[in-house]
Amino acid sequence: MAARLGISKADVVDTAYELLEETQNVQVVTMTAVAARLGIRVQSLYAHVDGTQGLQREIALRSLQKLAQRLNQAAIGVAGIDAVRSVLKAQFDFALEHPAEFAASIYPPGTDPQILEAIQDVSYPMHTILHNAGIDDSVITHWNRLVLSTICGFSSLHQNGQLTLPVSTKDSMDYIIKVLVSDVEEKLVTSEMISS
Amino acid sequence: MAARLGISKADVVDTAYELLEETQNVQVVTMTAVAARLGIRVQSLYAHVDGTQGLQREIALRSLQKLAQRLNQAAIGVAGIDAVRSVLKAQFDFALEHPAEFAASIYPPGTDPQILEAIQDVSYPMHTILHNAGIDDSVITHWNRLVLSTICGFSSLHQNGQLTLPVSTKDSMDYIIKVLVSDVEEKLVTSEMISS
DNA sequence: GACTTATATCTAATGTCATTAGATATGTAT
DNA sequence: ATACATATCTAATGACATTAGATATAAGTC
Repeated sequence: MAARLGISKADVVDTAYELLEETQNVQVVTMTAVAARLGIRVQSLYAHVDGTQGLQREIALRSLQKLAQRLNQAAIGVAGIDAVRSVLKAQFDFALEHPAEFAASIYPPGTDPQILEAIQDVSYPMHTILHNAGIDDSVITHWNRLVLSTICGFSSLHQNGQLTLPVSTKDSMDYIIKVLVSDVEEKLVTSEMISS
Repeated sequence: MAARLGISKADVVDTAYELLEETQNVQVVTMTAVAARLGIRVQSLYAHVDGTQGLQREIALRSLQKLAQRLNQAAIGVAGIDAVRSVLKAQFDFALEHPAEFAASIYPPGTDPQILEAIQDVSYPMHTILHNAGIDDSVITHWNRLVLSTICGFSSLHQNGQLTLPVSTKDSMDYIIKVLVSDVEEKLVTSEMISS
């Protein structure tokens, strides 16, 4: 019997997340690969993590937390439409710089309390900005869905080599951000006009 | 030795596509499942199709062709901004009604001539509409990327149970379409103003 | 009609990944 | 020192993909 290494659940998730960060390729993060990197047998992982499903859930949690941190930082010291642009930009940057981590963060929450809380933390800064700007909650939801859809799709198209035309993808991103920000700006202007 | 069934490549792809249409689940479309439905051994499939990769490429082609047909139909008998809305709506409807087929159509073209041609066919109607409206080609590309990203993301979020808030996803889709159409409309109005 | 040829299908074997069951050794607490 | 919890192991199974090589069937040729 091999020596007991005293690996913890955190170690397992750390290792899995390392693999994901290094390769930005979900396919690489298998139970087998994680075990190999830890120097133990695959089967031993099941003592720490609830199989592939459980591992992916842990990775989703970490990705969401990492993203939430970025977005909160991006919301510091800015206000109004600049704040919207800043948080939006941070979200795009994260999705393009860490495509696999961003993809992992898109995890069906169902009724999982921890996932739901992590999603809450991600949504918090933008929601606060828009809510304080007096924008209607259902409109916020529609706009959030537009934004998340767009970033999600753009990131995946970008990573999969789907944007092949000889037109700068950076310019496309700027174009997209401008469209999304303009849509919010209209609503801000309108509410300012109403209040004045 | 079993009787020769005379299965053709088209039969194999038909069967695979049937599986995809029925389940709208890519995971289900395996070499094994396709062979089982055809009543032959998995290995026999390799005489018709170049493995899983080849099968997915064929499915991507069919999905693209099916989508192209829908978009061309949607562009018949409409003009200007109405045409934009009609084609856009058709694209959304296809993505939401056949999520797995739409996802399969998002296939890295690389230098594959058939895939590139199929993508061309999909892009043709909207590109024609926008080009005839005098919109700049690079702007068309940016806008197309915005649209494709958004639909791609919305479709996948929708299918994966990511849109959980008690707000109508149908309304969100309408909201999103309005934003996308408005962005084009601005440009149409501008060019009309210039020409007048 | 017999012979050749092409090929659709088969059997056999290998490899990867995930997972469950049950054994064993190590660290910790009593 | 003994007992217990558990981290790790070996063994076994199952799904899927893939390659190599054998065989029978259909089609073409003389």
